[in-house]
Amino acid sequence: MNSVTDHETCLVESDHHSLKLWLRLLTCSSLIEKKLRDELRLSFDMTLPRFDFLSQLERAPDGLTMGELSKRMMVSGGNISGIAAQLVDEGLIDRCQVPNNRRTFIVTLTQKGRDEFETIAKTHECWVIEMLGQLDQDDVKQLMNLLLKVKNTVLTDPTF
Amino acid sequence: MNSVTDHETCLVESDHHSLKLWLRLLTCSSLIEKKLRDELRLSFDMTLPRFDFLSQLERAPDGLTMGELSKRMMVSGGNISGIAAQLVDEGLIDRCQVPNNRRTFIVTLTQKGRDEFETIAKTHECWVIEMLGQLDQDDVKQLMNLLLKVKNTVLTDPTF
DNA sequence: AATAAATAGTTTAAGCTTAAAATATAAGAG
DNA sequence: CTCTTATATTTTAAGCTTAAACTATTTATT
Repeated sequence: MNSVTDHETCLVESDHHSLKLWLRLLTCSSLIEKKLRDELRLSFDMTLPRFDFLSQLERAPDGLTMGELSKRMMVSGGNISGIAAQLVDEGLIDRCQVPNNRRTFIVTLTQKGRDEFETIAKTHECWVIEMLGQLDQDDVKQLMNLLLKVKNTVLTDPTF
Repeated sequence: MNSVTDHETCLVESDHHSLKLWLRLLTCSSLIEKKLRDELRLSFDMTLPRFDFLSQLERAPDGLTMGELSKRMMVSGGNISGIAAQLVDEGLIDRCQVPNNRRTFIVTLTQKGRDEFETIAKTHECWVIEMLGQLDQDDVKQLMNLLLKVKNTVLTDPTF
């Protein structure tokens, strides 16, 4: 059992349970992320950040500002600028100025972007279901609850 | 409540629960990882990958091969080569050939590396406890269990 | 109106990460 | 012993990511 080598390998009794929890969390998300990256690359010549970017826009029919994208994707503003430039080049998004604020840009999916996203998203969801769909409904419900607690606990850390 | 903007923002009812679970997992580990990165940089001018590297070695008194480090850190071999080169330059690790196999290298902590790691590790554990220590013991136990299920479910995905 | 402070986004330099190709060595097959 | 295959690691080129510095614009203060 558990013959896999990962972040948790060689933890000892004395390590704090918070640390163990963090490393297990990290192992799980690394595993899933790696699988999704590989599949996206092999099947669609797409990267995870680019897919995430399109994905955020698809959920926001009116488009998003660069800043809002940065928050939702939890990455730096500079990162967003770079990815946006690529996606504009590829014709997948539009990046237009808004009337009353010359600093702000609104990014939206082009039709091509919407089409491409839809194709990939279907398969992407299948991959996720392949990986996680075997879990009990009860377990999933509990996990969602507990992870929400984790998220809120982390966010209320005063040193955050 | 939940006024934070992250990977989960704007998910809709129809999204599959597996997808929602994945995004919540991603949000949690992104949050924790970001905090640890920032603190390591500000307090110790250290990066997370370098710290992970030292951390793996500290748990392996006899040292590890490059390949074993690659597996435990869940990153590519090339990545390990690069980080190892830096740490050798900084005098934190040794990288020596083994007698009977001229392909293999064994990496170990130097005394300087052990000292530096120990200093940082103490504080690192505090940060993790700050973020996760408020959780109920029961919740932590359940989470560990459920995340183990996730890990095993993901690993037994036949397409993996 | 002039100045200061805040906001939105981009650029830059450095480090991380990967896949694929390359190098070197070891082990196995005939 | 030679040839093939497998193993261990490094190199390379491309893309991701960030913090910090920078530009431009807007808002607030005086």
